[in-house]
Amino acid sequence: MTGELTLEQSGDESIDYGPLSNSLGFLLRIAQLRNFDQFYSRLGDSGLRPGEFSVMWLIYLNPGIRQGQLGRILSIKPAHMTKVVRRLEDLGRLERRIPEEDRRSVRLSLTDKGRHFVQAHEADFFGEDSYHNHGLTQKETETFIRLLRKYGGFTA
Amino acid sequence: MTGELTLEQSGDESIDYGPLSNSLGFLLRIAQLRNFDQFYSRLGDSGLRPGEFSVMWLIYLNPGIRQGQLGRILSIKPAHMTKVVRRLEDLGRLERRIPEEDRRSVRLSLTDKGRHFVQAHEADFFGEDSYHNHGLTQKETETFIRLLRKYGGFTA
DNA sequence: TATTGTTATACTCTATAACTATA
DNA sequence: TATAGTTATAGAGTATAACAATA
Repeated sequence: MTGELTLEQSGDESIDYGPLSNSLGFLLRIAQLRNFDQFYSRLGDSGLRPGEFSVMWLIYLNPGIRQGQLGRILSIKPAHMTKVVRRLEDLGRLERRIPEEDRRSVRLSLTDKGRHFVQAHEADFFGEDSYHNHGLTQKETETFIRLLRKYGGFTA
Repeated sequence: MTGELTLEQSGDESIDYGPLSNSLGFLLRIAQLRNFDQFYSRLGDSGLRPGEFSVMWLIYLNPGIRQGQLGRILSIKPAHMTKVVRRLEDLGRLERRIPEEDRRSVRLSLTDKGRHFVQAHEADFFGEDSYHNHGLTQKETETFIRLLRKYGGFTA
């Protein structure tokens, strides 16, 4: 719900952007807003937040992952991670387990309810990436993904 | 300061991302974090915030722009726009003017101090976009910009 | 001593609704 | 009635520092 009509509004005079219109920071923000709009129109009704599905998804694929490692992967700081995990625990979607091998750490896994939630919304979440749902062609989408990965230093 | 070591940490086990590693939302977030890191390492000392330079820049190029139009362009909601403008006014960087033609509206322009600030940090801000400062080649950068603009529906 | 996670706190950004003043 | 901007309030995300438990 961040407004798809950000640009080219009715009564507004046209303005000069200068190099801002080719600035990566500016364009990344616009692209992310567009992506959020997609997310909310697909998954907003479920009460899910943009970052929350990624958390559940990685626990889904990697049950028993340590909270700290998950936070580092998603660039979520430890203090915030505690809140995110507690919320999902309160919703009955994940379980915390203190392992014997290192009793300082917390290992996370989904409950049955959490797994069902992920399975129920998987298609909607990843459907955003389909080239049918944004202006890019399939080939452009592949290039876009490759460049986003390279720019972000993401090699996994 | 969002951590350049997000991925590939020392003691962490490697994990399975599944299709998340090619998800646009996920990759856009990583790319934006990387961009913020660049921003803070270049402009953090000036006390500037990521969105704030864009606001000043557009006023710099379009003196007298209306506050509402500026907000729509940058997807900043009216309520937040008031705060942003007030802060810049308190810092002595911009001036608000109520025009005779429509006394409900506010027209914004930079003060001398604001213009000098923009000129002093312009090179640092736009320098982030140089292909020397991220892993992409010049050609890849051009493609990246084109695809970001297309994905975001930005035509200006 | 170092590490894992928690608590407490604060600030930014965002979102909404009620309000004013002007049109 | 509608529009431009303001005020007030709340929530989400992020940042830091101090802390407890464990290694």
